[in-house]
Amino acid sequence: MSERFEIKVKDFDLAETLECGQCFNFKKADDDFYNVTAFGRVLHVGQKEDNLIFDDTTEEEYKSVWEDYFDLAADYGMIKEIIKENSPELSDIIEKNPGIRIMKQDFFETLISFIISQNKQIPQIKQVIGMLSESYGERYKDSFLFPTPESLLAAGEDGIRKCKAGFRAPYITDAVTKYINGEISEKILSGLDTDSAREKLMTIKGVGPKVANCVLLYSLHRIESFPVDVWMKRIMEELYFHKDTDKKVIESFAAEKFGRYSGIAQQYLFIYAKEK
DNA sequence: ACCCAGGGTTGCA
DNA sequence: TGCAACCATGGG
Repeated sequence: MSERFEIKVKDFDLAETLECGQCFNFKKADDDFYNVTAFGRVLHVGQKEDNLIFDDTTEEEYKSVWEDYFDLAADYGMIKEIIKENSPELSDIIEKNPGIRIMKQDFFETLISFIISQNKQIPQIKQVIGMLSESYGERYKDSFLFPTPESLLAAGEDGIRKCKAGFRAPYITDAVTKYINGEISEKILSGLDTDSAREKLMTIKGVGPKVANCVLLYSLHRIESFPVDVWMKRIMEELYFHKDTDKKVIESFAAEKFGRYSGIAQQYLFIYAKEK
């Protein structure tokens, strides 16, 4: 029958981590559980206090897939202390959301998802991803997996546009094409420093600095990446600049101020901006 | 009828 | 180099 794997966690909250805007492919189930679609299956995972529960999951699968996926091996207690010490203005928001971690999501799915994300709200992003999955993804129990590159290639620009992708449809087909012909891959990017990897990602149509930084942060775990969207621009201007400021200036300021944990600081800033 | 959304491209100065 | 119109869609 079904196995269940449980593990004690600290500095981790499943809901905070899933709902903070880095991940789009999950649904709230019942009683503190979520159905999370990732890496070829739908994971039924829940949290009761400091106990994280993986249904129908072996310890081997946890160790080889989900520990990395939720970044559970890292010491966020230390990281939070460093951020709070250098940026006391973030202490309150960190205390209110002490369980956020930066996930390591599938590269292809993250790339397509954040291409979709441009100029859309989070519920609409999830809607497009849901439609793509239902139309072109494999069925898994009563859900659908994220489509494979081959399936999206077969769907074509028109098939993708039917899923409310709008002007992003040709962007997605360009990303799919470059992925399938091997021009862009997680392996290639892994061998590059972050600036070069960002440049490489931006050779895809529809991938600019913000989308590239999200892929680097949420998939390749380059936690020094600092995506600046409208919310980040707002909160950074309010906290530090007190006037309209170019995104490039905000990026370099963040690199100087937050250093190698910029991406994690960014996540607290993002929810801070949205909570206001 | 407007304005905005986890932006980026294109065209024009 | 900088700026703004435009892109497709849905919500407030």
